[in-house]
Amino acid sequence: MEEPAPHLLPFDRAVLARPAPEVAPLLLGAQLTHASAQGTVAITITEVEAYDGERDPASHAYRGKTARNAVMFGPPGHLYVYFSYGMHWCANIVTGPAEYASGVLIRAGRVTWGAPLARQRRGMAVPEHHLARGPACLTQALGIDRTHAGTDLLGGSALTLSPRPDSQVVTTANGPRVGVRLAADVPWRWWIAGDPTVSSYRRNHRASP
DNA sequence: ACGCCGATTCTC
DNA sequence: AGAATCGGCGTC
Repeated sequence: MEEPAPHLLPFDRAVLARPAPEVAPLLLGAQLTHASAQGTVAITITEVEAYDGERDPASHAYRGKTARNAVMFGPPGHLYVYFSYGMHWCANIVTGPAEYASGVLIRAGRVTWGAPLARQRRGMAVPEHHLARGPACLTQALGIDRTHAGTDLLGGSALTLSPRPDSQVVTTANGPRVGVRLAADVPWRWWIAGDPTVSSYRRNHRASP
């Protein structure tokens, strides 16, 4: 007998309409689920970074609205997907009110459903806690790419964001964001303390000392 | 039109 | 420390 699919309760859009640095830690422990034709993969979010609109030098929205970052200027709860280094996809949850271009990069997660499919996508030799460790590994494990750009995560689509269960307690830590050259010391990365699925910190090699 | 470089990852 | 690999964005 097949087990039931993960319970899906949409995240509160009013919460996501708050500023990215406020929303980011609230997303730790939340669940992101992708139900595709291949099957369903779900993760518990363990690491995030906030990017706070046109005022944030590290944000893709720093120099204003373009075709690439347009989704970030839209309403909260949608998915901003961007292509990185010619080979990787990374996913952000748009936050803040419409026209305020902020978002939270989902950097890592623990696979809680569909591990066999996630491993098929990531490579059979990849250890369990590395299946969604790092933003590009996470999208690969979940099967997220350009076709999911702009998806409403609260709108009953294949991609769904569910809140952290009230019973689940998480201890968070925070520090500077990974790999950014500008604003390299702003501590807008949050993670679940001690969790092995969290990626490792690397400072941008060109960031000011 | 041209060139640099990145919210990365993997290997040496 | 360096490669892979390409689209976006600034500059000429």
